[in-house]
Amino acid sequence: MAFENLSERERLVLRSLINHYITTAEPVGSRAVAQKYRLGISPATVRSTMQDLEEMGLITHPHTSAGRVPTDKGYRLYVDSMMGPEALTASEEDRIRREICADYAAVEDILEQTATVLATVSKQLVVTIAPRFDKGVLNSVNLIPVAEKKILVILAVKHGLVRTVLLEAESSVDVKSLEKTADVLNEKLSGLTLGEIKESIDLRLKETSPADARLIKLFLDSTDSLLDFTEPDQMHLGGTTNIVDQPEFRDREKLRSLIEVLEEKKLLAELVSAKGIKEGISITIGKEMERGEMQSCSLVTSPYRAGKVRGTIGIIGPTRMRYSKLASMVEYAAKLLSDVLSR
Amino acid sequence: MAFENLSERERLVLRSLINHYITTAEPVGSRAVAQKYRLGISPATVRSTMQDLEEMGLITHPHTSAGRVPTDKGYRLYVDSMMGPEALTASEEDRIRREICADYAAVEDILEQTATVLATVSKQLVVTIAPRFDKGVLNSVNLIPVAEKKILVILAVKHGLVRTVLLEAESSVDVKSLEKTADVLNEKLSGLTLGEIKESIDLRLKETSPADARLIKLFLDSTDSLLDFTEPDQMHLGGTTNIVDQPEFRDREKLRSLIEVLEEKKLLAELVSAKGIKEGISITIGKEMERGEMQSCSLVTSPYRAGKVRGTIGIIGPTRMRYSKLASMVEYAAKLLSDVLSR
DNA sequence: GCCTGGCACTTTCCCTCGGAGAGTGCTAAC
DNA sequence: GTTAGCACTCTCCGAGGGAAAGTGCCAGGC
Repeated sequence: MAFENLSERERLVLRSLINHYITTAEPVGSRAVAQKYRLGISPATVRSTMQDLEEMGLITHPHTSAGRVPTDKGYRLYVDSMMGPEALTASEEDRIRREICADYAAVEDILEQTATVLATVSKQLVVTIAPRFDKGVLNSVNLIPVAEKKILVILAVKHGLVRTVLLEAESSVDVKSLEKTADVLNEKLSGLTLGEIKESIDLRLKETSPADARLIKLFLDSTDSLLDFTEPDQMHLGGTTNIVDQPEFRDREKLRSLIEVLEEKKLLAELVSAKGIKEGISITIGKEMERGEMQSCSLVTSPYRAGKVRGTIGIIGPTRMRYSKLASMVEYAAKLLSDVLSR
Repeated sequence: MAFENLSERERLVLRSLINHYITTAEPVGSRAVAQKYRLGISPATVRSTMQDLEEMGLITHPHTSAGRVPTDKGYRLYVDSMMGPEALTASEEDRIRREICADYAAVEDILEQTATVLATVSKQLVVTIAPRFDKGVLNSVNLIPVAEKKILVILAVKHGLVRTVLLEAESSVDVKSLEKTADVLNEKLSGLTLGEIKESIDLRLKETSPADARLIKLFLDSTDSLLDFTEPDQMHLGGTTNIVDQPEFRDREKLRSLIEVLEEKKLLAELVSAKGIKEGISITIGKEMERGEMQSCSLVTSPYRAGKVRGTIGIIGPTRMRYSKLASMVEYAAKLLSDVLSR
């Protein structure tokens, strides 16, 4: 669908209408557009322009005598070609910077904090997802016995990212062979990315002594969950309360189904990080969302990087959201996060 | 307030009324009580009994011509002295048992799963809180270098409980002295409970060589967060959606403020585990709750044990909840959890 | 003397109705 | 092509009225 053929006036009206609707959450009438945005045209003219826009499917009527409301398609056009970037205010920037750049040792703490600040500043729901480890270069492996049959696997990746998994062995393992296995693993695997390791691990460990086979196998099993970025503890939510206040979630069913998605952390993580694959800000609007439950929401995401690995942050809100501002905000936060995590 | 002087009839009426109200969520009229529970007395008699109960502050009127509703005080009496334990159905038990007793290596996974099952079976909000480490007997300490200045501290406690904290050193530390420090710590501290360690650590480590002082100090700093059971990752929520469906949370403000509390994980953890101190089921009703935001809720909790250490599980719902059933459920789950975690 | 049926009274709930308000869409004039 | 005017449509809100539910009290009965 090419909308390049929209007249200048049509573009102007659509933009004004969306801007107005975003702040008021009420259907916008022709008078409001004509007067408030001083387009120098009369309400009647606006009305006829609106009819055109409606025919193109960019706006709709809730009912005959109400003002107009943008459709998802309308928002899409607005986002793609008519919204300017809206800079954050100094105080917003300050606040975000202060929280993200405070010093934490653990990545999770930063992500948790990021989710919280962004939520307060944006007044929306914020999701931050830990870096996907599969592109990370392995620094070291440690196998620590913590109980008779329990082994803690510690994977350290460049840039201070760490992940641990607790394994249960079938029989008790002695410390010596554990250390030996760890040595073997370190020797053979460090310097590789976890993705590479996962693919080629059978090959690489083929010629190791059979004595360690059992432990190696155990280690193999663990990599799956180590690499799984959709694990619930790899995700942080902030601002759940904010969605309750949004007028669009007056509708109980909508609220319910959204909260349902939030509880299914795995699902949510997939949804958000799928968008974080490509570089830069990515905006998903309403029906474009794969999950039916979220089709009254929009999602603004950006990847961030921690060295070689990438994670995603996202803001979720009703389709009527301040795209320009939120995009700037996500972009800013992602940049800060990348800086902090890559230093 | 002694209510032992309640007549048999008054007790009967109150009980019937509460039972009825719990299932319908509607004010209960005299007719409903008289007929449905076959007390062999007429509605008129019930009415006059109700007046007595109202004078005692056990039930109220939403308005003149509505039925009666129990007050917090009424629920309290009911819970303390007139509700029989309500056994779980076989299928409920099965379901809970299956999920809790599935084999997980990590305690967090069990807790997460427990929260989820209990939420589905109880149709309420469930909170599970990880064991409080301070009573745990230290098994081993490990200090693992994961990046130039980053050290992963691993505390293993009896019964396979593990906690890790990432520390940031001021300058890079070499592996040798790290190992040495770990050895010292293990030697001096293992076999003690973490609580003892925390209290007496200065003393115990006084005569160590000054070379390690820096590392030891770092370790000391970490114990605070290691022992903090209110850390967000030590808590699991299940069934957030369920509260949205409760008729008592139609009121937006109530819903909002409850969700607010849920987001403040630290707060919630304190609230719930405060009740888990004493042995056995503990029930907190409405206004008895410390936090104002939660005064329209009730809380049913029980501690569970993993060896020597204890954690808490709790169910949160509106004051109009099925206390007897939920108490049985929490009790059952706590017992299973204790079994699983202590073996 | 306690229980009960009867009855008047109160309050909510729901439906309807009508007027005010907002906004459209069309048409005719500029 | 733009605008003013105007009839029309639809929602929103408050008033009014009847039904339903339940109470509180009183007088009579076992």
